Amino acid sequence: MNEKAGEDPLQRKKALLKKIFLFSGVEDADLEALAHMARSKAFPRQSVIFWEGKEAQGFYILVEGQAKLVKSSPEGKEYIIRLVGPGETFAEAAVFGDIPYPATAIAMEDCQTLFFSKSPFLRQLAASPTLARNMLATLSKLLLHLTRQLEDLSLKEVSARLARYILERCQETHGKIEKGMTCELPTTKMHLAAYLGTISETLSRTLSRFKSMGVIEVDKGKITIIDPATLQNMSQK
Amino acid sequence: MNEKAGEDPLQRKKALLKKIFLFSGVEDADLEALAHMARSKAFPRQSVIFWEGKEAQGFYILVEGQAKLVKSSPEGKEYIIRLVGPGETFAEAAVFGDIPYPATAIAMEDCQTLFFSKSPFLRQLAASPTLARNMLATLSKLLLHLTRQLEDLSLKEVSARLARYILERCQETHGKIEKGMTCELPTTKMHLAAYLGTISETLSRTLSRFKSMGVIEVDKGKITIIDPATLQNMSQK
DNA sequence: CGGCCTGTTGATGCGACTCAATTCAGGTGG
DNA sequence: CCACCTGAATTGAGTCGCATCAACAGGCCG
Repeated sequence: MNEKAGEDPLQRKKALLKKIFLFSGVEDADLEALAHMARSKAFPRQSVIFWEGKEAQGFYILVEGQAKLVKSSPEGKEYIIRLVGPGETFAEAAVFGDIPYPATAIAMEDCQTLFFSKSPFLRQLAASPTLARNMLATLSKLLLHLTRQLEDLSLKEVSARLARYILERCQETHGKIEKGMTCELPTTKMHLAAYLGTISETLSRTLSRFKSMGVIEVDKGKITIIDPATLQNMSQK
Repeated sequence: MNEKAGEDPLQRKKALLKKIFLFSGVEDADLEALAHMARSKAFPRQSVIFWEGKEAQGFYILVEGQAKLVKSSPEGKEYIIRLVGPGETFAEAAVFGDIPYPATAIAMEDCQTLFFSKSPFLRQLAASPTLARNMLATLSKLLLHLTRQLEDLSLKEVSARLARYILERCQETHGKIEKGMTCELPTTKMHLAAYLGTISETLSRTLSRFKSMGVIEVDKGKITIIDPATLQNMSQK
């Protein structure tokens, strides 16, 4: 907090940007320009960051908190396209090709974000091949993610999706999957259900079935893996 | 055929590239380089263009024919992520970020393609901001498409998905949606079923229900829209 | 304490997948 | 030209997964 980088808001932003994947390897001068155009925006818990269908004015980096990108049906049911954690960007895709935001973004907790307005960012993009390349890589990863989701929804049942989710979370946090490892669940189980394309009741039943089968332990939003092998097996359907 | 552009294979390729969205607005010199690196590849009906999970060596433009990008379950059920028509590119995303092909590509008819090898293309990309920008736009559109698919699969039922598909196809081919307009179906109804995330039996039933409700007419792989309003209504779920 | 939200558990119903039988269309060869 | 075959499309009956509806238990906070 008392470092020189901490005092100047511009330098603080710049330091922050450096840690974001999207900006890795970007020239210092470009980073400076980017830090300059980034605007801080805060969103309280439960507030809407942007609405689906609204004209895209820019994209965001989530600095702190947790957010969800959702599609919702007229009846009020919602599906979570993506959960966004600190350090991740979102709504990147909407910036290109003049398409409106394809989903609604909602802050699940109090959120701090950096906002990049569309046209200044596009200018910067044209100037920095590295940035363009990183953006392409980011979008590719997103595409991969959505492709997997589609696969899951179309040809796997809830138990398989849950199994895969647990394994992925574990892999993500520990880099490995072994007996006894634990992973965190999203804020509420309703959210996890919406993410898996189901409802809380079904998720609850599936979790307790897993428990009674002895493949996992559940305790307070944390899951401990007991039997990785069968979990792997179930995730393949 | 007798034009000067038609004789030289390189010039023919170049003329072809010009018509592709990905290369619109790209400088002539860059186009030349791109045409030079493009390799013609043909795939007979039913053959595999690439397998899911294989290391991505480049991407393709479909010049002629029709292809599908599929995910398949161990039991042999398949889901079509995307149908690819002439003039469209595919597997673009796999070129960035060192990810393997996320789905399998199969030629539904005899296909002519142009193949762009990864590293030469990446070099060209760094040299042409317009190309990079177009690629970003292309990926964005894909993301939008996948997002819609996810929404459909997670919160709509088959009839709504079918309704939306018909409307979209009509919009795409005529630019408008009006009573009496017709649109084409994919090669087989099995393919359409796999694309909608269902099976041929269910699709067949749904189609005949639509027919008996008087909202469409079906004739030989062609659908005529009779009642656009209720179709619209159903597509919203 | 009494409301509110989250989570669990049970009973029921509906949509869609499965399996099986039949018809239909296209292509082949005698 | 017709008999034949193969794959696609249709139709029916049965089953299953999961959403819905409803009741209830626990934790949190005003």
